[in-house]
Amino acid sequence: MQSQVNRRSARPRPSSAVTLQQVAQDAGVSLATASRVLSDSDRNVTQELQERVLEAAARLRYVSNAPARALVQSTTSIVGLVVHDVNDAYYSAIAAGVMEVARDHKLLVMLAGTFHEPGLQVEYVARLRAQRARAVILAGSGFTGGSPALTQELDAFTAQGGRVAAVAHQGLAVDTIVPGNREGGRAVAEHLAGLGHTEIGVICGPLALVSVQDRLHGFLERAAELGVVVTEHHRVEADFTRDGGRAAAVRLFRRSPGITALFALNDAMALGALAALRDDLGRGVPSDVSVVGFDDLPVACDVTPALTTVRLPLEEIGRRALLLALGDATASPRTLDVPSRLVVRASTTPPPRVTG
Amino acid sequence: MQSQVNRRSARPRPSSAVTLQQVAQDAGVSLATASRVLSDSDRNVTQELQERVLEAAARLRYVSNAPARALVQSTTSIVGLVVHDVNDAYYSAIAAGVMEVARDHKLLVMLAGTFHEPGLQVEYVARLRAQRARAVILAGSGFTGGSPALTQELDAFTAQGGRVAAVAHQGLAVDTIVPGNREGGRAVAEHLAGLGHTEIGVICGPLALVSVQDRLHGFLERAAELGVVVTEHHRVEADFTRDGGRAAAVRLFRRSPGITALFALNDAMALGALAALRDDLGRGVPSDVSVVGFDDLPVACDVTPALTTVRLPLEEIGRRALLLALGDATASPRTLDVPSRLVVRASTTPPPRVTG
DNA sequence: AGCCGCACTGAAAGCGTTTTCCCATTGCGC
DNA sequence: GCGCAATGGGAAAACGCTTTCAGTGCGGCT
Repeated sequence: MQSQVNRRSARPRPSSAVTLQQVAQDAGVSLATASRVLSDSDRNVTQELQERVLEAAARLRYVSNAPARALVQSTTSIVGLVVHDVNDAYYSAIAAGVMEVARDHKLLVMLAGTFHEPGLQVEYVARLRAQRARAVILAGSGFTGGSPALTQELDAFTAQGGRVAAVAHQGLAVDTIVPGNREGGRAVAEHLAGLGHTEIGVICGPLALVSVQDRLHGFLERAAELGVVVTEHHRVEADFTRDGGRAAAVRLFRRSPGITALFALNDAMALGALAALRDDLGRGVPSDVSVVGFDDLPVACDVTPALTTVRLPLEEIGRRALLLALGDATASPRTLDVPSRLVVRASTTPPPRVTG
Repeated sequence: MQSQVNRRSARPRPSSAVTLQQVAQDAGVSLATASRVLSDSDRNVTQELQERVLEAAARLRYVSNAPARALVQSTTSIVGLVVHDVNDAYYSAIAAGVMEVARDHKLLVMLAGTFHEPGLQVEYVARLRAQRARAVILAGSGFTGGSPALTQELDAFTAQGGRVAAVAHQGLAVDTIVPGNREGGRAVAEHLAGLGHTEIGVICGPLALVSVQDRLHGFLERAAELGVVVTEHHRVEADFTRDGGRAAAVRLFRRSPGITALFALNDAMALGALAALRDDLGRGVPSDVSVVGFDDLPVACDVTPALTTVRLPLEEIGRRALLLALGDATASPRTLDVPSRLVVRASTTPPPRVTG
């Protein structure tokens, strides 16, 4: 007496995707033969049948069901890319490199944004494991000391045959890309000290991040060697963003007005500092204060004055990371150093003469 | 006599992923029960067994095999995001919005970069169809007149139950977001005409793009209404990038040196134009030439002078696009207008007095 | 001429889930 | 105290594909 029409069959028929079975039928061959033609099997099929299958597949716009395929082959053509903030040029650049290699290898990229929550990072790795992703790339810098939860999750992933490449991480038993952060920090110290700066402020991102630590320590190390001491009073910690940099610059100058040079640990913060110096503090760059960034984002040469910064080949890092993860599994874990390079532009000059 | 050990079993055992079967065994229950506990089934299971299963699953670090799940449910939690260039702030911003909604709905995002090749776009949609993606978002502007191949592919995708949302496309029978491009172009015309400019140059992206057409026509239309005629001589077409904008600006000023205002059809091109005016042409902005962009990328307020531009709420567009694609299927296709807004900054002033 | 081996096709197994279907057990009303 | 509905558990089917295994027809060799 149910007045609903076809309630039973209405549920499980939402999709009308073409199956291989239909293609086979249409071509008048068996399922097996159709499969052999359409998946690049090592078995060969007569020209005649091959054409019939291809034709039928094209006519029906058949595409093979990737999940079904993944199920039987227990692998996919998916790679995961985990970043902290999608809308950050640093990650965009790395992502571009990853996408390029992915395209060449016919891989699909799953993009996961952690929104800076470490918990989400672990969750995403788990979900990528569930997807049977072939590889995962951790593009965002890790935390010093590592995270046990992440380590466990990655172990489970690799145990399952997944590959992992991490950028600027520590203590993970996976392929790792080590950007020249320390080396870059040293170059900045050398540059600023060479110009004659003795009172230098440093605007740091979260000190828990490996990249931040490396950049900072490289800088402090070399500065000390050159006789420039940067006390903790001249360092501030803030979000690794433009706004973080802006606020940090204001705080820093309120505290230590005598600073003649500013090292922001990434370009985003440097941009914020530039804005603060111009709009909030009314100081000229580089006439009053020299500013240095890190990363060499494309925007660095569009601001005024053009930003002196340390170039990291981010796209290259992305490419290399994926290639590493796609490469010889038996050689893993490997580490790959990617050098950085100081790019001097207009935002740095010798310090102004002391008045009086 | 084969000396190779276990050659047979070495091949098909690369992965040792934990299966539901193992969890069930470990918990001492049937497969069905384990499934009911771990997938949010409507059937309920005794507290006792539930705990045993949960415990076993946690102990074994079980995650369910997504492809297998997808196979039986014939749907996934994957959404595709198709952009032209990953490393373009316009798309990063849209992607950020998409990711945000995806996170809230527990969806995974597959990012596809077409590298400006229309062929790749169609291929990616096909691959997303193969993946049984729940929805696809076409973030990159479409071509005027549309593309039959793309239309067919999208038809196949929707026929299969997939949802589609497109940004700035025309003639597709899918949910579409219409950014206020025309309206933004009109606002620019009004602004520049209002300042007194009469000789205005326009730097266009590829004229085949819907966004370019809309922005351009909105501008020309309103300019004409206000008595300002922009001949074809004052328009150039180039790549929709910084470099494209730079080259275009040089070409344009070589041809028509009397131009007092420049409208670049996106911020990337405007940045290039700014660089050209400063470095190649030696003209002051805004003293000699006023410059207007489009999009209001974050960088627009970091350049000097800060760029007058049209703000498009890109993250919002990303969010809306995904929500549209996730929304009521029976209401599709729908169109959603997203307004733009002129943001006046320092790069525009009245034209310089004519000398002599 | 008969047999063997080769080259190809087709039937069927199996991948790991979810979901039906069926059975046993319990609680309830009479 | 008996039957019935309701409840919860397990066996098995199904999802769409790849791949093994068996089978069939053919040519070449003795």
